[in-house]
Amino acid sequence: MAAKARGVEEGSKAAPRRGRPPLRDAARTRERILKTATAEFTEKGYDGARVDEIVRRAKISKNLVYHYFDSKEQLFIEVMEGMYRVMRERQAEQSFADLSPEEGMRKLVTFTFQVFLEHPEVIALLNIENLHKARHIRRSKNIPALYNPLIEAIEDLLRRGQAAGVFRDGVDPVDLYISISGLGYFYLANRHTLGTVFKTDLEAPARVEQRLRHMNEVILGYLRR
Amino acid sequence: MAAKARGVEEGSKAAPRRGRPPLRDAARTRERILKTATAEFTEKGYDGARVDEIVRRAKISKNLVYHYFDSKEQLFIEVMEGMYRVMRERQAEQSFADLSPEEGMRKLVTFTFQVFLEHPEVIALLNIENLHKARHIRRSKNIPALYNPLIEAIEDLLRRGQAAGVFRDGVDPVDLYISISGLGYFYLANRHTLGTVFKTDLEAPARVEQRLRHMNEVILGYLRR
DNA sequence: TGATTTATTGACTAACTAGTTAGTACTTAA
DNA sequence: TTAAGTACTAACTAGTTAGTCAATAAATCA
Repeated sequence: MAAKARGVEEGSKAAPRRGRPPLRDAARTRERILKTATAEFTEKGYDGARVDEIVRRAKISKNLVYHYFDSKEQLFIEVMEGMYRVMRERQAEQSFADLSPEEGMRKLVTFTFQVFLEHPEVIALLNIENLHKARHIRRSKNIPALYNPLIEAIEDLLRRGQAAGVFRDGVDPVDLYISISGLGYFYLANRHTLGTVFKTDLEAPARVEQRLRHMNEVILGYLRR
Repeated sequence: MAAKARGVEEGSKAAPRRGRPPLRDAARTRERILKTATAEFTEKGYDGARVDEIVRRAKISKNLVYHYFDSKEQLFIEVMEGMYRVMRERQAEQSFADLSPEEGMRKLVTFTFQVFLEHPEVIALLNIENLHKARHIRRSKNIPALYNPLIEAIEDLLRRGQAAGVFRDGVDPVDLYISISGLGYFYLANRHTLGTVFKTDLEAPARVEQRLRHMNEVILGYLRR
């Protein structure tokens, strides 16, 4: 409804009367709401997030939220889709086919952890969505497709590693994916409670480095025969 | 304020006038509120949980909640403490010293997963608490102590396994603990989103069994040299 | 038995919150 | 230039929610 494209010229779209910056820019405003909402939901969860707070932080009028999105829930769904889009884009940059099985697996483990590190909203939003039993994303159809390339990459690495005699047999690719993710996920998602009980700052760069090294040792140590 | 003990006879405490069941039982009511609140917080998170809903489910008057607990937040803190108490009790039952390093480690991995399976509130409450950056439990002083025996058990198993030449050197016990937990935690905490994208019921007993087997293989495969 | 304590209740309130209404002003197309 | 569309605003509303008040009745104690 909002982004009705009808042959707009790319370069000079909606040129403001004078040389001033545009006072009204639908796409940009929509994006700002989405970005602010992502931060708010990430910090406070679905029920803790306040539409009024999003409005305040985005410095817009409240009705704009309802102009671009139907409801708080719809806004959250679009936030989730944006998160999955980020993950898809990050994955699309990666390739493991040109590496040895061991090196490829190392890259996959490191990449998975890196995504969690660089996009903290991923872990928070997944937690929120699972608290609600995935009722939001279950509507979305293109999300399962997101995982396919990753599972295929794992299958390829396993096949090649087994053929070369360096990896063990009988590894379920889905279980392996869950393990690779879980090793970093638990560390980061629970860093506040874990940091409290172990009296360490798990976010310190050196500690994060150590964790990544450990994760690689666990996965490679398991796979090697 | 509520459980003021002053030499009450254990057996016949507050015997009702006739042989009828007690109409008013402070300890029991308090416990019912706590149990209902645990369910409500587990299902909906801190901000999604409703005091009125706890009142409805516990079939009590709203004021009782504020009679036994100062506030919603205080009630949540006691729910968290109850969860940690459950974990402590479950751990106290375990012993790994009388097993071989391999068998002991297997038992530890299985036990950790079992606790998550049997007490679903553990994962949910940890998630909630981490969303709020552990601000509730940071006040509690006896929670770090909870983890000490577990880490000590891991240290003992590692030491014995290394001495026997079956385990590798250079394993950080905290990292290993986080890995053992993380392998099961991610699987269970994210079962709804993972189940959706992989089109599998991760809660099916056979699938859970497979997961446990995989976890043991990963940890033991990593540790063995 | 009578006084005191306390477990329990129903009705209430002040503050909050998602969503709406009615209208203003910038931009574009004819 | 003007009419239409739409980006945007301020103020409002209906419903919700954590927490309170004032009073009742069951158990305990003197």
